[in-house]
Amino acid sequence: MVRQKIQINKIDNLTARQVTFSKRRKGLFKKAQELSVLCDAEIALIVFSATGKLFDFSSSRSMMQLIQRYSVQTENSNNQSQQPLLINQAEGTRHDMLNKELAKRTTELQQIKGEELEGLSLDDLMRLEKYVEGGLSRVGKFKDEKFLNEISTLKSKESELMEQNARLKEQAERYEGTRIAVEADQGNSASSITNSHSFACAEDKSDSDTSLRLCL
Amino acid sequence: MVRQKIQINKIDNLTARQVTFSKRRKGLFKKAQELSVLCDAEIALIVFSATGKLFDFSSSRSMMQLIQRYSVQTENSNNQSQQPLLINQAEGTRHDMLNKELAKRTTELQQIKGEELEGLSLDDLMRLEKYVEGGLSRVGKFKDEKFLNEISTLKSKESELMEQNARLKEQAERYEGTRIAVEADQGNSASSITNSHSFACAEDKSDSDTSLRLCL
DNA sequence: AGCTATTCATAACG
DNA sequence: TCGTTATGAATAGCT
Repeated sequence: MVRQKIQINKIDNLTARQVTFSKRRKGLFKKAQELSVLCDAEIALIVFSATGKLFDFSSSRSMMQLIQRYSVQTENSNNQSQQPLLINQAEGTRHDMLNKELAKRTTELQQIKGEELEGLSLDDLMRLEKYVEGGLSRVGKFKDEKFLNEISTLKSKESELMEQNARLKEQAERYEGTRIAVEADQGNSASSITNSHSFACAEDKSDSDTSLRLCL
Repeated sequence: MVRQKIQINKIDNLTARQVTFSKRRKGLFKKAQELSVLCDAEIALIVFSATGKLFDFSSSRSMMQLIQRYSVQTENSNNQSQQPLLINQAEGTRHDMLNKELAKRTTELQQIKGEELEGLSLDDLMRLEKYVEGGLSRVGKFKDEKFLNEISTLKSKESELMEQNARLKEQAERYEGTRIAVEADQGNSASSITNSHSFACAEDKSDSDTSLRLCL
């Protein structure tokens, strides 16, 4: 039983250390797997025992791909290309340029997001603030324009529909009048009714689907 | 409170997912660190959030060294003929990933700066606005902190200087008093002046450079 | 390997 | 994001 909280120091007793290693390793891998599933994260976990035995876990993709992704990310936020393995030294200028460009953008993004501001002077910070404010205002303006556009589109649709409605109402009234007249005429049957119907449709040829649909 | 055991499935709610990610990530890193210390193991842990943010931990050596050790180990335990293939694949992917990352960051930057917003929906735009606002507020906060720091530094310097000034003034007055007394005494020459001088210095042994410098 | 008594981690809140 | 708390999970020390 956990009779007292343990200190985090290397366990002296070899057997106890091995047992603990086995238990905690299992727990660690389980937690890693749970995190990757629960939060949709990509995780790579590599464990070497003191005796050199290897245990590893990686979510979804292959470990190598994850390691690749890691190298790409870190080499560019660190700028220190301590190109150890996996990277061919003989790669040309293009690669370097890509790297440099990526590093530049990574830094810029981090600064804009306010994640990495340590090296900046007060002047830099004020400039950066103005810069981000500029972006924010442009985004806001664009968004507002889009809102306004949507509103005006909706309004014009509305007025179009109202117009159509008015026309349809008029037609309906006219039709109603015709029908009454026809019904009053009594002598003629279905054929004359059909005629007046067709006439109403002809008048509306140029209109939208909605009004046409009403004819069918 | 953990009212019931949770199922290990992707958490739907974004906020809840982020909170859980942050908490469990912390826990996972702690466990990794503990295992490495308790059992003298070498551990590398790489976590990418769903949004692409990188978190990593490695015990003792650099991550790259650990990864190297990992590659060596796996390549050796794998079929040897597959070794060059694995590496080549990785190198091939690398250029693509660089390009992809660069494109991603370029787009993100353009959007943040409000330069390229055409493809975005109103929802996207509102999200983007919130995002940039977050960055701006962090930058602003950091800047303000720096301002405040500078102010408090200056203030403490000011009060230090004022203190020194007061002390020096006192010394000067005391010295002036001594000098007048000595001059009034007439009979003694330079030696007694030197004595009183030394005395003033001795009294100030524990004080700052400025006052000591005046003695030399 | 199991088995608990404990400590630890953390889900659901605020 | 941060803090709190009730509760499930992990695990230290035994056997």
